Amino acid sequence: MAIDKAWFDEMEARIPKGRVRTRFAPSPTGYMHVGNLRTALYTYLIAKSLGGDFLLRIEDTDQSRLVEGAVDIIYATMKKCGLQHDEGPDIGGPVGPYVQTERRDLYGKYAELLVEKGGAYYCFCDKGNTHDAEGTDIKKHKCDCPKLTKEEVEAKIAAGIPYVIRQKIPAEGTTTFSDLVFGDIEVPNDSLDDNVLLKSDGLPTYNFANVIDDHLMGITHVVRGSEYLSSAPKYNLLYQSFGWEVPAYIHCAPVMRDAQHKMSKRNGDPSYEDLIEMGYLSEAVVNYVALLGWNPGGEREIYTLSELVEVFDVKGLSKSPAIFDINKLTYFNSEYIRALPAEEFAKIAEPYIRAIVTNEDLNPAKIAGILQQRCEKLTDITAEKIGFFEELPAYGLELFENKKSKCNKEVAVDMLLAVLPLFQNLPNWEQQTIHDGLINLAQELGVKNATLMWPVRIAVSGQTVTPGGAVEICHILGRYNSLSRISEAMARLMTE
RNA sequence: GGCCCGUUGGUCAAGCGGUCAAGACACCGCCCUUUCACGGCGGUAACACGAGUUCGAUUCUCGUACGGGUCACCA
Repeated sequence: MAIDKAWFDEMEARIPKGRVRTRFAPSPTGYMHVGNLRTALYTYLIAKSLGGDFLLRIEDTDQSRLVEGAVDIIYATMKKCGLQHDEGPDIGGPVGPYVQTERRDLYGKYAELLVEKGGAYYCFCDKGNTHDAEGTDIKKHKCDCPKLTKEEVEAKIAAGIPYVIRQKIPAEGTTTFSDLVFGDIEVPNDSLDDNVLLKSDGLPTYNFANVIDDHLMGITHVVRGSEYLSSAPKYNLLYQSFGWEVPAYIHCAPVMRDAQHKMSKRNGDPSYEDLIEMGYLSEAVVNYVALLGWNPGGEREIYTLSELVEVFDVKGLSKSPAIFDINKLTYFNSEYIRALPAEEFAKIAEPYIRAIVTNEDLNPAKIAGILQQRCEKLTDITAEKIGFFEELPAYGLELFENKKSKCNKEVAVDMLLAVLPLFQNLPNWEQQTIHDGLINLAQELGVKNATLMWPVRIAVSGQTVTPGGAVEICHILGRYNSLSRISEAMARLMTE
């Protein structure tokens, strides 16, 4: 176990210097939760707002928790959200490999180096678990292994005794670390434990792998969840022992489902994928999530990803947890839907519309037109809203009665009777023409617009509540369908 | 339990010693109107509590309460 200085020097030489570099380092455990997405987003924003590099690293040192296809979900989600990485397992880069299991040989060497430098020691104790079910009386790891001489250690290793390498925490004093969000935090060293750095299977623990990889990849800003806040002092000690520069920390408060629970798949909270399935737009989710625990200062709330890059500043990050409010997300989503160019909305709405309205004569783009201002999410496109286009629902004639519109069955007959010839003779079936024709007709008949529009809308839709009004509906249905539905209504009104 | 962190309306939040304590969502009302929606206008609603410091505390300090995190050969 001689230290190969040249090899370490070479590793150091590969590290990019002089530029901001951040990394998103998920474990491939299955899906992207909202909290993860937000961490990835902030990580990206920090790098990009500072003109730096954004890397993707896969942390898969826990073999038992690997989920097949999980890495693909990560790639797909990042891509859909626009969080493009500059280096990563799929595209390579100067400090690869970017998957921890592919770096496994590194960690042992650095662990040995750390032992050499006095920051760690070999430990031959059995797995000791010292905390009871109540969580009380937890003891720190304590053994005599640090006192072993180098010869004794080598003898034990040679004898095949399993070992781990543990961090050597100073017995006294305090350790202070700095966080860009939480400020300086000082903790007594005796509250820190000699944690395992290198497991007996030779793989590193999360804490160790992180420090090694972050350093070797030239990471300048470490962004992670606040659950790691309490292990941060140990990181500093590690960096100090190695003699490495400590990166800037940005710990993010969690995204909560309610005041006492984090968002989690296990509790049935939606993941990013779920939200998309629920009819939310990726852009809206990103925008909303960015503002959950961070604010740009002003009153503006709507930001595209590139606009976020412009205005992002870690100063706006909040220390306290934020509760995920689906209502507010829905609001953002409706803003995004409404801001979409009509053709674009038509495109993304078409599958939802076609699932309900299959009639080839009806133009889905036109239907999308009346839906765009009336949908908060794509799944609001329901049969209840537009099913009447496909098939006129069975409806009761009492629907024609409406006091505010001054309409009743008798009035309806008069109105529809007048509309029939109007529609037949309209020079074309443009929306404007239909509109003007009906408005003029109302004037000629000496009734308010509503008195005429109400029965027409009922006749062509069979519903008292519809997206859009009589004019739009007739326009979409086409002249023939409109006339036939109105005739049918007339017939019923006069016979029933 | 030890250590660490947090606490402004139901939610997200501005505020950084002197404000009638912003704004947004949600909710309620009114207007617009061809139903619904959009849009416009308005309304209800908050500094966890107690001591300090100060001429003056939402802002600073210390307690208390409540909440969260962490204490693994998981990340």
